[in-house]
Amino acid sequence: MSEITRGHGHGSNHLLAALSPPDLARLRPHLKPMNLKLRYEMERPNKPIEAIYFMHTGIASVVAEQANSTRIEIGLIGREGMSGSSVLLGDDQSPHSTYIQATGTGERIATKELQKATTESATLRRLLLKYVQSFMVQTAHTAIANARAKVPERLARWLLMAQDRVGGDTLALTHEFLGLMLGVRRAGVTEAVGDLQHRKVIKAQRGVIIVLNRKGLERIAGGFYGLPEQEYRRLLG
Amino acid sequence: MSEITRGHGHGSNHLLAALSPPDLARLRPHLKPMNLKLRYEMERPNKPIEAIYFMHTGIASVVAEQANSTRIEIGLIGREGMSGSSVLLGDDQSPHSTYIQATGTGERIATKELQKATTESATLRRLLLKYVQSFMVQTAHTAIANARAKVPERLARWLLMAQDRVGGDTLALTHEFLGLMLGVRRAGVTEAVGDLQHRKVIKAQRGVIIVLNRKGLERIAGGFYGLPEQEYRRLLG
DNA sequence: GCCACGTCGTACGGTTCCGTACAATGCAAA
DNA sequence: TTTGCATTGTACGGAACCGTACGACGTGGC
Repeated sequence: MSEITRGHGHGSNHLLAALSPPDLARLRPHLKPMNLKLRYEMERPNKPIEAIYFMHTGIASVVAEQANSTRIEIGLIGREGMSGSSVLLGDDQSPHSTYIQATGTGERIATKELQKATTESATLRRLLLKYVQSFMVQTAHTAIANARAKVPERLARWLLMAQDRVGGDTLALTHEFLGLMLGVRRAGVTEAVGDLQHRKVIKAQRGVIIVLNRKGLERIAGGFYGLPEQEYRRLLG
Repeated sequence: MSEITRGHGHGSNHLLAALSPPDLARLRPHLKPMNLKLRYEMERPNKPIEAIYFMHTGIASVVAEQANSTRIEIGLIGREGMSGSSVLLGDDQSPHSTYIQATGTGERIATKELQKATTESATLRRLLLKYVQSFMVQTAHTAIANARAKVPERLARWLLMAQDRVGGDTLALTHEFLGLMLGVRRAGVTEAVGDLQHRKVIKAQRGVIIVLNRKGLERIAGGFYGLPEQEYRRLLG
């Protein structure tokens, strides 16, 4: 498949690419290409989910909120996945928000259409539920990392996960936002970025982080990175 | 329903109680009552799941593990739920372990039988997937708590969740185990227990914690407790 | 009754991270 | 160029927690 079709066709989303021809044919008429701009909210907490998104490029964050407005990321979605896990679990909403963290493109399908399709096709349902399973593992590993990892380790983990999903070396994000993602204060991110930069595994510019040495990042992240990715491959690779 | 039947019949597990008569009839021949002893492992990481458990009394913990043997709890299961979420998502294993944290009773069904039943009955599948959804919310909230809550807050949250599931005021557990659950060292638990005891919301004895003031515990846990419980009620209550 | 072992209380220095504040730096609009 | 604003660097005391250690306490087995 050429770069151009990979960039624009259904194949650039791994889930759509893994669908059987009949299942893809079932969804195709309802899939609408979309540009996904920074901060676009795909799901709002406790509001009906209108559509599900299959990403081609860019990243979306799933963020959990708490009574006193503490917010923290519980998962990342890129071209390996989709939004709207809770729809697949039979609900039409969730207490989490999902929004674009890195601008990109994707395809959108109305919730009702996806519900109809997954009700009718067991193979489609099974495939998408496997993604939900891998997403649960990701969330669980986030819980471990939040409890046990130091900030530089958590940052390394996050950068690796982000890089997996955008596919390039350059990540456009501010320390402020990373702080939200990791659940630490902005100044703590700045220090961790400085640390990783000093170890020469990343290069930081204003609003941009460039991955220089992925292996090095993996070493720093240690066991906090990898298990969910391995599980994804087992389930869907 | 009398206390006795609640204690021993299918009705004492909230999921089984919520099943439609045909769905319950479908499962009933395969459900086998079991005593669930402390530390009994219902699921081992990356091993095929042989059976799914619907608890009547007692608590099970779902624990995630990491390369360097760091372990931490990502969810609690009691009579409101079931083990084996990943089976409902179409997998036959998961990277997590599930074992009994407080001795009790329950019913067991072979994985194959449950798979068959959920394949055939859409209503059964939908109900159980809603529980999976509520469990995901619980895990996500654990991720928040691990990142942001202080140890006494986390302990309060855990005790409330445990009390919801055992239904009494007395919880039999050691500080050592609580440390594993909360992802902190044993001595940290001892201090937090002392703190809560000093605030007169619990009473601690050797191997036992007694909840004296549930409202007080909820105040201490703050926003770290409640959202998953509310979500459970919305989905299944 | 005594011993052994699991459990708990407590202490210590050291590290990480917080909350906060303020200055320096880039970028973009006027 | 200048101005305004978002972003980043850095600093500070203080709080929370860690790793570790050791002694005290309870409970069950002998």
